[in-house]
Amino acid sequence: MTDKGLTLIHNRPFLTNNAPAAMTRPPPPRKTARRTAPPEKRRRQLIEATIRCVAKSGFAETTIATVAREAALSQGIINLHFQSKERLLTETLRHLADEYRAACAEAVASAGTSAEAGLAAMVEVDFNRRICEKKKLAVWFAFWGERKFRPTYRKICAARDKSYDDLVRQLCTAMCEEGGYPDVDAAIVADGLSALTDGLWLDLLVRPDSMSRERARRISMAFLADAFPRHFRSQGGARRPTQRPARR
Amino acid sequence: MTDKGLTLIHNRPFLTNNAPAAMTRPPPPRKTARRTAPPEKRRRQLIEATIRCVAKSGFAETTIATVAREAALSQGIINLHFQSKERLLTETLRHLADEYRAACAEAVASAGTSAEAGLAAMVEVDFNRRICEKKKLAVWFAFWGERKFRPTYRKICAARDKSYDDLVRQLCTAMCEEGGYPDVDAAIVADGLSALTDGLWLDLLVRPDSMSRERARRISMAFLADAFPRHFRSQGGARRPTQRPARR
DNA sequence: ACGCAATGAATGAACGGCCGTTCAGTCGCG
DNA sequence: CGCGACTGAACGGCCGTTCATTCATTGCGT
Repeated sequence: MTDKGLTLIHNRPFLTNNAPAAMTRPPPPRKTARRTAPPEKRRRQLIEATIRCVAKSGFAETTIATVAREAALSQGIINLHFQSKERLLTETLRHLADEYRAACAEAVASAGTSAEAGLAAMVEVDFNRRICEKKKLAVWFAFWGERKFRPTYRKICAARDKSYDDLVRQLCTAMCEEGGYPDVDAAIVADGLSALTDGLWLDLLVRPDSMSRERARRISMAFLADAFPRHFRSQGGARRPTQRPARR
Repeated sequence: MTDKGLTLIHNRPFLTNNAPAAMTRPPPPRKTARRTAPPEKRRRQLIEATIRCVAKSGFAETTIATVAREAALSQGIINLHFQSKERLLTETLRHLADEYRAACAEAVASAGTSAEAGLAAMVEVDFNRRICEKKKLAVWFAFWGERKFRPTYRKICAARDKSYDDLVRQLCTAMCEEGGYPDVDAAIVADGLSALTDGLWLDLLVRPDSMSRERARRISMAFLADAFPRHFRSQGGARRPTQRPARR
């Protein structure tokens, strides 16, 4: 309001336009990153900027301004593509959840029909470089701190949890039945494995110097080896590989 | 800044004084319980109000006003007893951490010298009604979401973690040596147990209908039973109690 | 015993800053 | 040239902090 004409407007220091040539040609091969972009791309950019922001400085310091700056775009664009900050956050969470679910489903599917291979694949995914980035862990836990209080977060997280749990329970049940562990309570093992995974994620985030993805994997495999000793023992459990399984 | 003197200062529209009669009468018998209290008590009141607030509506909606209202006191009192909101939160976290550490230390001490009893006592404490209240879990996770980004939170949490880990590692090492498990890697079991506990806490908080303190305890004991089968088997592990431990 | 003054705990309106949202204005693009 | 993606200053509301003022309590003088 008042007179804006005086204030300096739209200084664009870099890359205003370098349109190559033919203006009559309808589709110029789009190489430049910045200008008007298809909405889907903008949304993705913003979601990724949000992840970087939350990972860098936490939920409390993640503002519209911060995210916009991180994305090298203007403040207003967030309300343009998402209607509110809240929705940006929701969509960010959904993005992570979808990514995780897809990775799990694919890993288990490509592991074949053996329950043993399936469980090993789950562990592999959980501590995979792609899924288990520190950046993303930070965002997961930021949301987990609030999920109890925001119905939308709760719904998204609950759906992710359920699909994970169903998968693991199914694998453990199969393991018990086909692997010959009639005396093992599959649900107890399955719930233990998911809790263990969450706990290891937490360690990876907050104590990166005493916990690594390798070590987390090893701890998880040890858990499986102790629960299903005839199947996972070879892959390095809590039992040291240098000694025999020590029936004593 | 500038001159504040000009801005209107302290207009108190209501209740300036409605002293009905005797202005010489000093104490009309106050019915309300609260007036002046020893500072230590006030601090405790405020910390407890903070816990209730965070547990009820989360970190994001916990404001000075909310906490003060919850404590049935005025806004200003928080900055009187703690110098800032930040310090109130810090002290709240420290309160929880101290309480937890004390409970652990006491439990292990009174469990005697046996490593087996010590580990069982740790599990008992972790899912004890006192420590593992839903209210407090909510606060723990609210802080955990931010601990990576606030040095003070990090220090407090790291100290708590360290004392917990030291205890568990020590017990697991003793278990391996004295219990006759030379082929078990104590550090792997110990790290697994702490991660498992954290994960179970998370489940208790966000999925109270599919996880109970009893069940969490059972899963933890199953973990120990699988790691140290000759010691914990009797207390209900993943193996169903209705069948014999199945030594094929 | 008995006020009276001094003390400092407690209050809550006001302030200033920050942040999400809006929207009039600016270009890029076809 | 017109459409619509994009910008960013301005706005309004909220929240942490401050501080002038109130009042319960305590100690002292008489």
